Amino acid sequence: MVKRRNNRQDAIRDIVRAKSIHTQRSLVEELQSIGFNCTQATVSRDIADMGLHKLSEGIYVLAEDLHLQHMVSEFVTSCEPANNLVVIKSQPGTAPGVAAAVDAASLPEVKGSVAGNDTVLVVCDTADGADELVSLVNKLHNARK
Amino acid sequence: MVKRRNNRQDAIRDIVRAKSIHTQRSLVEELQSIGFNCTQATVSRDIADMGLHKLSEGIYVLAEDLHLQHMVSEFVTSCEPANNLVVIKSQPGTAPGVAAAVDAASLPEVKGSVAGNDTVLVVCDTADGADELVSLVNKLHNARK
DNA sequence: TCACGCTTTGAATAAGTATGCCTACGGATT
DNA sequence: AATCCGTAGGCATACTTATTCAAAGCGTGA
Repeated sequence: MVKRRNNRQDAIRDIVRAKSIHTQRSLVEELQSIGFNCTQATVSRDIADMGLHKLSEGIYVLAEDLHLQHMVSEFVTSCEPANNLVVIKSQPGTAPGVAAAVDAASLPEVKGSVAGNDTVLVVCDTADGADELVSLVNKLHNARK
Repeated sequence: MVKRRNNRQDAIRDIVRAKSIHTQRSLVEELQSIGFNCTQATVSRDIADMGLHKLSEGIYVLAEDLHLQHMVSEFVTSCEPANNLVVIKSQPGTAPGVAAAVDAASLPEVKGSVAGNDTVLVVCDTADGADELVSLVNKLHNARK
């Protein structure tokens, strides 16, 4: 029984990172489409357990990604892929902090990063991985708060 | 008519900075206690207009204070008054950013600030002003997200 | 196996917020 | 002054999320 719960919460983690989830009801639908039968009440409790946060734009973000979200929304000015690298430009002096936040999120596709003064170079495993990172950063970037 | 609306929104600004408002209903009560008769629906629309945000802890914060909130919750480690000064300690290298955020909030009690590497010195008008700033910073500090 | 306790869940409902609809007020135009 | 137009605001209600209560599942010790 504990297993079902953990599996479901793992699934929630994947879903919210992959898609922009706006309501608990839509999250329930996503879960049901992959075989997890549950209700909004359960999802509400999962969200509380996992520390998911709903940004003011209405999308849910993992607690682990919140720090990254703050750094990105406050400091990052641009984010571009270059093959399996990602070049992140940020306000002067903030690059080390941004790089630390990227590292701290421990995304599976990220191998490591180097920070200058206003630029972070992130090394991803593949070009696809780099694209994933870019889309995550952009999602977080547009989400003020 | 426009005037009533603007006055009310100014009042809301003052109230949410002075108190920790958790619900629109309580905000309506505060407003009514100072002579603004209105309903939750109106307050809901005011909040949307003004760009007020509700943090996950449930308190409302002005849009102008959001950047400060982010900086404080991410970087500040302590905040102490010293007569009419406030000493803010923050993570290494982040003090200039924190100082800039304090300045940007343009709080009436703040006269100016100096930033070192990990310490910000804020000059307030009076000791009471310093206390106000400290309580604001602490309010924002505890409010993750 | 049975009884007991702890955790998880769903159904119903409460709490909080947003919105559709309608009315009223104020200003502009004639 | 009469009419029209646009904004503001109240009422009722929809929508979203949290919580209460009861029931069911699973493990543990006797």
